[in-house]
Amino acid sequence: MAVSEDFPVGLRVMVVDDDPVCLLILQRMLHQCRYRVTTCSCATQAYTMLRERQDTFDLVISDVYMPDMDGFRLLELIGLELDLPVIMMSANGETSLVMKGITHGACDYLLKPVRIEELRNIWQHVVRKKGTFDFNRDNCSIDWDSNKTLVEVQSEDHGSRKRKGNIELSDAMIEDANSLKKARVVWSSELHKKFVNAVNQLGIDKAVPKSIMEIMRIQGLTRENVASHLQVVDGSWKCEDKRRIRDEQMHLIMQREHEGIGFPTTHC
DNA sequence: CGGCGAATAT
DNA sequence: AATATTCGCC
Repeated sequence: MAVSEDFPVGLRVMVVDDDPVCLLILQRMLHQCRYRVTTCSCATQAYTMLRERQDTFDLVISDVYMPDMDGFRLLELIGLELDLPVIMMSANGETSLVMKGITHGACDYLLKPVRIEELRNIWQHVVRKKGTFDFNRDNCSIDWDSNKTLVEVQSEDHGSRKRKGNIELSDAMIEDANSLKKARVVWSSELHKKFVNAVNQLGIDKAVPKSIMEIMRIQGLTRENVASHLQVVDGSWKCEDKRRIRDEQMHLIMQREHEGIGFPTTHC
């Protein structure tokens, strides 16, 4: 299950929520996004864990309402002692609540039910906070549940894929500290290669966005993404064709001229 | 309705 | 310039 190129695989996320169902759903979605997930059903325990194992988490997502500790309290503690971006989450979208989250230092506020699209880009918060994110630490994701037993080990087979050690910090990523920009698809040569393969596999006439997208099997890549790319690539292909045809015609004309059977041409 | 391609926006 | 979004049309 691949995400678009240059996606920071392996971000270590701690999810805190007293509702086990939410926890599970969140875990699944985050996992789909290729994050490493640690789930915790009680805030005090989460806090202990975060403190004990500093530098083993990159990001915290915490529910607001929890029996043992208010999510805002957890947010406060983390802000005080640890240097981690925290995302607050609740079913209640009251502006006062959201405001409270932000003023207490949350870097984002997610409304339940959380959609996976909202999770895909949360790594940008980590980049913002730390300046960079090394997502090449290792290539296996380990999930833990709150009592520290190993739940699942997922080994990824990335074949020969090579990646840069860090993502670069573009101006676009630094500006606007509050709302996350959608991660734009980058048509790297790798990705473009897959695109071309798909098109060839389909044949020119059947190469429509949906089919191309399905053949490429890149997670997170939408039909629109492909359509947009197709539009420009198709355009340049047509240009190439025109140029080729023009060159061929030119060649023919010159040939005829040389044989003296061409049209009378002006030589100036 | 979904999906396409073209036009338009960012 | 590259990618996303919108729009009108099958």
